[in-house]
This record gives sequence, structure tokens and C-alpha cells, in this order.
Amino acid sequence: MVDQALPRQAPNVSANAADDEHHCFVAKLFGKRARNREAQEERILNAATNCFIRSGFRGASMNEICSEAGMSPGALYRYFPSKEAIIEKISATHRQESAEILERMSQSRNIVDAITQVGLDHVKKMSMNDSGPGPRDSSARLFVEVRAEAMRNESVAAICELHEGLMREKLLGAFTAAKERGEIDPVTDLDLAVATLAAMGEGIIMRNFPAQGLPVEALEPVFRALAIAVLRPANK
Amino acid sequence: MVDQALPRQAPNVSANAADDEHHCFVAKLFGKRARNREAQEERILNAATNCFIRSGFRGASMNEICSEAGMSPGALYRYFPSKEAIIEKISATHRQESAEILERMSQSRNIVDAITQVGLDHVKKMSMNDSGPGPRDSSARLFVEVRAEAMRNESVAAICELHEGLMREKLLGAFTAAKERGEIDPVTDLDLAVATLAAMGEGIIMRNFPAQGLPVEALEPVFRALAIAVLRPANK
DNA sequence: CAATAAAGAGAGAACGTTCTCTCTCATTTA
DNA sequence: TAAATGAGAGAGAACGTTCTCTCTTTATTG
Repeated sequence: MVDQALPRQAPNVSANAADDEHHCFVAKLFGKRARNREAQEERILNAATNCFIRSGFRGASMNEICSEAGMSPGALYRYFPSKEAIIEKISATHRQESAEILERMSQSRNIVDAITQVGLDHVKKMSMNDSGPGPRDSSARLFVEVRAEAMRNESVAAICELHEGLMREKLLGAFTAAKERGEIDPVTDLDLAVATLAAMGEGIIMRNFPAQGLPVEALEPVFRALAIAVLRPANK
Repeated sequence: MVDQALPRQAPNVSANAADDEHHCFVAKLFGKRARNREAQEERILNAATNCFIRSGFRGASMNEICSEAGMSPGALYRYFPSKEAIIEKISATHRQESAEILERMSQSRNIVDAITQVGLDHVKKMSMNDSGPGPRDSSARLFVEVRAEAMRNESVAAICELHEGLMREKLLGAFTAAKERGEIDPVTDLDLAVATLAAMGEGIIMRNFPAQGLPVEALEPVFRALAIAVLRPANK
């Protein structure tokens, strides 16, 4: 009954510790074990994402996630130490994906074109469903969930702030460059412009524009007009 | 053991049912009993609001709410049948208060002035704390919580849709009137303008502008520029 | 190569806690 | 006195997490 339970010790009979370490390192990076671990983590993350979209961070139970992943609790807890950890990982990934849309900013010469494109890309991403079944606007749902969680979860708040800082920085950089190129009125307050455009981006996600029956394409001239309004104010 | 549990029926020994009904009606509206009931309900609602802001709808427990209200569960459940009911009531109230800001719309002659004022009022309300202690931006926090809940709670979703429909209607009415007065370019898509401005409003709440160190007053010219951009697009 | 040891991976029951909500009974009010 | 009100224990379910054990894969040894 107890004769097989406890005796679990690492023997470590090797004479060369460095060799062992190196071997372990290689195995962790490229081995079948490591690849399998990554695959399982992704399986859990996908399942959890679906559950969180369906029931919210607090509303979804670990059992629900386990069922969705086709996995036992014991197995799941081998890959993530807590529900918190899963929430944090998903929040970080989702925010990062949003932030990455800004990468295209530097590709465009015209700053108004660039803003317009970023806005459209954002809306498109948010009306998408990255992970299989479920509502079409999964990404937007998860977005709101992350925002709500950030209100009272310090870790998630830190994650949000990190990516938002990066976004602000990138936007500000692009605007400054455009200003130097003479595309923007010299008196425009760029910090204010960044904050305004970022807020508008989030609002449009929340209200879930496309879900209201408005086609994404209709937003093109709107984004353009807004970009012009914010970057080159008519008065003052 | 069971002899006292269920038999709780209104005896109604009166010969005149109409009199009783009338009496009851009057008592409910003006009696001390009714006033006390309302006071207790408000006490619970205030406590619950604080808890929900602090911990979220799902995160806050009924015990937490009872403690905050200085009340036992037995007492609380006399006034609200479930946690759900409290959530719904608070959601409805909060959304209604937001919608009521639009009442001023009709007071102003100039449509751009009106939009600007509504935007500023909205931001001011959201940076406020209606119910005593807690963070300064309680209203915004609650707003996000309601939005997240609406994503998966049908009742709350219905409440949101109701008030948003009213808001859209009111905005559209004001825009139409302004168009007839010649304030708005005849080719402007008013539905799109309504949706855009509503989305921007929500976004600015979410990003919590004032909390980012930007004074509310700085937003005045921004709102003005945006209103002009949305209502009278430069091209097309 | 066969035998053996160690570790990895996973299943599922069970843990202690916390949840929402109910029941009983005492107190207050009209 | 009869109804309204409230306190508080606690029922019963669900929660996140851990524990024990089995089975598979990998590494080591003779």
C-alpha cells in the first residue's frame, strides 16, 4: 500500500555535471518532451480562452476548462500552477497581439493613412474568432474581460499598463516623425492626440461596431476624418 | 419541524377586498413601512455597488455585501431574491444615469456645442465616485463591469440594449433636427455618426482619461474637433 | 540487447474552503 | 396579538487545488 509511494530521489550518478547540464538544456529546447509540453500548454490555453469568453474569468471553473481541454485537473495543474497564472498568460498574449497591430505604423509614409489602417485592422481583429467555435466577436469579448479584470487584479493591470505604454510610445514616435515631416500642425498636442486615438480604438472595440450591422469598410472614411480632426485641429 | 415552515399565506379576512387593496396600495406608497423598505433596499444597493466596484460582480460574495451593509443574509434576502437581482438592478440604474446625460441635448441650439457638452459631462460623471469611499473613478469601474457582464448575462445584456437604443434614438433625433436646420452636411450618414460618437464615448470612459493625468478641460477642443469631423466629413 | 531505475504525464477521488441561499427563532412594530 | 423584521446557523453545492496512484517514456546498467 505504501511500499511504492515515496522513494523518489534523483540518483545523479554522472561524474561530469557540466555534461549533464548541457544535455538537459538541449533536451529542454529541442526534445520531444519539451515540444509536447508546449503543445499541452497551448491546448490548455485554447480551452481556457474559450471558457473565459463563454463565462468570464471568474465565471469559468477549472472543471469547465479541464473538460474543454479533455484533461484531468491533475494533468492541467502540471502545466499551470493556478487559475491566476492562466488568466495572466491569456491576458498578456491578447494585449500583445493588439499592440502588434501598431507594427505596421512605420510602413506607411502618410500618417493619416497609417492611423486609418491601424484602426481598421484593430476592428477587424476584434470581430474575429481566433480559437474555433463560439461567437464571432470572441476577441472583443476577451478584451472587455481583460479590462474588467485589470480593474482589480494587480498583475493583469501591470500587464495592461506595460503594453499600453509600448503602444503610446510607438504612436507618439510616429506622430513626432510626422510632425517633423510637416504633416501635422506644429501646435497640435501630440500626447493628447495619442490618448484620444487610443481611447477611440478601445471604444470602438467595446461597442463592437461590426456586430451592430455596420460593415467594417464603412469605417474607413470615419477613421480618416477622426485622424485628421485629432492631428490637425481646425482652431487653436 | 415542518409545522411552521411553509404555511405563510395572506389570510385576508376582510369582507371588502377593494378596501384592502386600496389600503395596501396607499400603505405601500406612503406608509412608514414602505419608506423603511425603500431605505433598506437602498442601503443594500449602495453596499453592493461598493463591493462590486472593489471585487467585481462575480468576485464579490453575498457575505461581503452583507458585511458592507451591516446586515445578515437572512435580512438581505428579504429585500432581494438573489444576487442576480441585485446585479440587474445596479446595472439598470447605472446605465440609466448614463443615458440621462443626453437630456441636455435638446437644450442647446448648436449641435456641435451640444455634443461637446455631452461628452464632457460623460467624462465628468465617470471620473466621479457616487457612493462614498473607494477609488475616484468608481463609476467607470462599474461601467466596465456592467459591460463585461452583459457579454454573458442575457438580462444585463437586455438592460444595456434598452438604454443604448434610447440613447441612439435621442442622438439620431437631435442630429436629424440639426440636419434640417442646415447645421450638418446633407450627405452625412447620421446612423454612422451616432454609432461613432457613442463608441468614442465608451472608449474614453474605459481608458479613463482623467486618471491618466489629463485634465477634463483639455478634452473640450478635442470633443469639438471630433464632433465636427463626424458630423461634417471633409471629403465625400 | 535485456533488465532496471527514474522521471514524466495523466486520471480521478478527495480535500478544505467558500459560495449562494434557506430555515428557525427571537425581537420589534402597529 | 399578529404581522413584519432580522440575526445567524448552516445546508448543500461548487469552487480551486492537491494527493495518490497508474501507465508510458527515457536513460542507465550489466
